Order: sequence, then C-alpha cells, then structure tokens
Amino acid sequence: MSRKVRVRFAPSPTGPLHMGGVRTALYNYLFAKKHGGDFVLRIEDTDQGRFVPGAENYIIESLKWCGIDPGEGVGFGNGPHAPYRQSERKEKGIYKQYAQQLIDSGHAYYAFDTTEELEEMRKKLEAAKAKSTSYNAITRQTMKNSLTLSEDDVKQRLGSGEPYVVRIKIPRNEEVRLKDIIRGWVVVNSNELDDKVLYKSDGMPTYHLANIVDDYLMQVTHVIRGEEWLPSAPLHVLLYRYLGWENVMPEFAHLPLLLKPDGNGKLSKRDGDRLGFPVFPLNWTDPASGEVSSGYREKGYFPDAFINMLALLGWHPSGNEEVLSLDQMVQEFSLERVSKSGAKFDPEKTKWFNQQYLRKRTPAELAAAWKPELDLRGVSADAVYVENVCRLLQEKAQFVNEFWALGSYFFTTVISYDDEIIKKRWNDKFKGFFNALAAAYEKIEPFDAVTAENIFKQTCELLGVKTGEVMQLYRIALTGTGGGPALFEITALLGKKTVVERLQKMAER
RNA sequence: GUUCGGUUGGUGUAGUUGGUCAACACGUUUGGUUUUCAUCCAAAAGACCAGGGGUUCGAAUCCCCUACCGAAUACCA
Repeated sequence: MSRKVRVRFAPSPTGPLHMGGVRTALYNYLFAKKHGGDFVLRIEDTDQGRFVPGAENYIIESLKWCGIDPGEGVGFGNGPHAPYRQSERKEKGIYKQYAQQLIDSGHAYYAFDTTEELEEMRKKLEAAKAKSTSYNAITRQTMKNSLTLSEDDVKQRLGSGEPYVVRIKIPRNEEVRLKDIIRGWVVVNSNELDDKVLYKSDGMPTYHLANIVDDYLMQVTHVIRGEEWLPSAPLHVLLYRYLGWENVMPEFAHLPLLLKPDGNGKLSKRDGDRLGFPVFPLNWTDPASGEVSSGYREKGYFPDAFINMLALLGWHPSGNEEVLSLDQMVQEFSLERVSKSGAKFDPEKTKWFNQQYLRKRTPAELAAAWKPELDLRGVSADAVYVENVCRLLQEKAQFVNEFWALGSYFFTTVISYDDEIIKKRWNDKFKGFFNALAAAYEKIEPFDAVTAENIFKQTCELLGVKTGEVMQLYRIALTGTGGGPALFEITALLGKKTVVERLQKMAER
C-alpha cells in the first residue's frame, strides 16, 4: 500500500512569511521532488480575526521568488482537491460533517461555556494551584456541555441558536504515541491533553480539525512542519483515529526551530531589526501601521543563495559540498539528515553564500541584474562594456548593489580623489611622468591591457621612476580610490581616450 | 508550574552497526600572491563532544540522573 508522496505547506495569511516558514516550504518541496511526489500550497485562513490583506499574495510571491513551485494550490494552479483556501472549503460545508461524525461517535461534544465562564474556571484552578488549568476529562464535568447537561437542555440550547463550540473528548489515561521521522517515538499520556475546540462558535473549524480533514481529503502522506506543532501532534493522532483514518495517517516530521544569532530563542522580526538583517524573503509593508520590514530580495540577495543558506540551517547533505543548486539539494535531500536541535541563524555566512553565487553568475547575468540601478542613475553604456565591468567587479563584491560604489568610475568622470594617498605619495616630479605616460599611451594601437602595462613600465624606466612610486597614484588617477580590480584591466576597459584624459588631469596637479 | 523536545570548537554541521590525532564550512589570526583592497594560496588558534554516574577491554555514540535552553499549554495558527 505505497501511496504517492503528497506533502503540503499550509501557512496562515496573518502577516509576511517568516524565513523559517520559507525553510519549511523548501523542505516540503525538496522532499516532494525527491520522491516524485506532489506539493500543495494550502491557505489556512480559518481565523477571520487575524486575516491580513496582502499576506496571502506575499506568501505566493515569496515562494515564486525563491523558485519553490508547489505546482498545486492557491496561486499555483488548481488541482483535483480545489479549493485550497480553508475559508472557501468551509463555505462548501466540508468540515462540519466531520465534527458531527465525531459527536455521533461519542468522541466530541457540544460546549456552551462563555468566554467569561472559561476564564473563571481557569482562575479558580490557578488559585487552587491545580496541576493544569485546561478543559479536560476532569474539569469538563463542572462545565456547561452536552456531557453534563440533560439531553433536552442541549436540544433546546441548540434549537434556540445559543452559541456553542464542539470539543474533542480526550480519553483518560491513555498512551498516545506517534513516530516522528526526525525525532523517533514521542509518547504522551492523554491526561496531559485538553479537550481542544474543534469547531468554533463562529461556524469555523479550528486549525486542528481543518488541518486533519484537509490532509486526509488531499491525501497528504507526510506532514513536514515546524517543531512548535509537536505538542499538538498527539491530538492530531487521536483525531485521525476517531475519524477512522488511522490507516492513512500521514507520517510526521517536525523541523527544528530557527534561532536568533545571539542568545537563545526563536528568530524574530525584532532580532532582524536589532542586528541588521532581514527576517523575511521580500519587503513587507504592514497595511495597518505602514511599517516596512526589509526582505532578502530588496537587500540584494540572490534567491538561490538565500535558499541554499536556508536549506543548510538544520539539514546537511552527506558530502562536504555546501554550495548546492536546487536540483542538487533535491537529489541529496532526506528527512533523516535533518537535525533535531534548533539552528542559530548566521547573517555572515548568508553573505558568504551570496558571494559564492555572485561569482558563479555570468557577466551577462550580472549586467542584467545591475541594469535597473544603472538606468536609475541615467547611465547608458554599451552592453558589452557593462558586461566587462561586471566581469572585473564580480571578484570584488558580495552583492550587485555594491557594484556602483566599487566601479562608478567606469561610467562617470572621477570627481573625488582619495587625498590621503595622494598626500602620501605625490611628488611634483611625477607631473612629467604622467604627461609622458599619456603621450605614450596615445600611440598604442590597439589599446589593450598587456601593451598598456608594458608601456607603463617602459615609461617608468625611461624617466627613472620606480613603478612602486607611481602605481598607487596611477590607480587614483583612473579610479579615484586606492583599491579595485586589476589596474591594467581597468586601463584597457576605460579605453585610450578616457585614460589619457585622466592622466593629464593628474599631471595638472 | 506541567508536558514534550533539544544540548559536538564563536556559528552551521559531519561523525552509518560503540574502536587510531573528533572531520568540513563560515568566522577569527598569521604568512604568501595581488606593489593596495577583495579574491586566491598556505597555515594557526579554537571542542576535554552540557555535567555526573554507569555498561564495556574500549563511548560523542548505549543506560540512568542532574543542569541549562527551547517549544507548547487560546473559540491563533
């Protein structure tokens, strides 16, 4: 009975997708691809109160940018199990029947307690220093529900339209065990569980019910989700059992948390702000406050570098290679190699990954990535020229957005010079040298790096100047700064006319 | 508090059935190259594998206890 692998990523549209969520989606994707299975994007929007406009679209756009294509679900093409939004599925009356089934079989019951009454119960229990303050096998006997109320009373309340919820009836003292692919057997006594609400008084199912029903209906075989769900996994196992679906219950894999770079605890938006790195894949503007959170895309990260870095936070391939394409990751991926402990996020290594990918890009790709900025700056340069500039710059940068600072002199006349270096090196006798060099350069045809370097050395010899004395000044003359790519490569790329002009300007000092 | 989960150099991890100097990458430092910077090359420092008990000829690897960290504990997901 081996079923086709089907996994799902099921976020709630309550805000921007956190990078931890992206990693969960990525692992689902890798697992599905690895096994030739399906990957579904399902939107779990059963909480009407927390709906945030734009969040769903943000999730979709983020996955697209990352190159993670679920292939089925909201925003990625409908499949045989549409709709994929739980609010729409609720409209179709999908969940209620299962809540009813649970009630009919005695595994769930109606509860009429108000929020105030629930609060009062908790307060009382707290005051009594009870071990637990939850609605469970013991406390439910003191509450207003179809287990304590008479049949007629319940019927009447239901009939009169009194608000109610449906709660699962957790059995007493039963061992619930589940096998997690990453963690092994996890065993919990049912006494520790509470009678979770399955169906809310607003007519919506809770996460727990909707999640189980949809995973069953959508024939999900593996549930790969964050560790924060581990404590409620036993409840889910019980739900599968009571619904009669235990034979097709998915396998579970609870992923370790992403931790903040310093100290302990879950990586949060605050940490990003505090330490200066994005926590989200894309920029996000909070629709309520207008507050903007920065994203990896806008910070200049390549999506493949971002994904690569993320994949290695909690997972490691069998070999030593760390720079891996999506396809390579698919080949290598296995849940067994996912670690159990939380992974501290390292912004430094993330930059390193970007640098690796920057170097792997072709000059043409880099030129294309740089083009928007060049356009914005009103730079119109020959395409081949820009590519050549990129070729020189790509060894020096970690991000394309550093290119301008590193090589603006390729496109504009040098206006500012590093005076520190000039002060240290300049000698009036170099005037003659730069004039002579300019004159010598004039005669070179074609004007290439090797010839320029030879002429440079010849001129030095001729005028009795040590190359070391003028090299820095020469660089300053061309670029204005003390550092940069290979000097004679720059010389050749700038071209005879520009170089001669800049040398003459230097000589005029 | 309770339940569950976790604990290998600063960080991410590797360490297949217990068996040489605990491996790789990032980061750090030093030297070389680039007459600079970045790259690149070479090297170094840095872990008594959370601590304590066992089991064993032998444990990071198995067992127990303790400590610390985290998560969950809503008519949120």
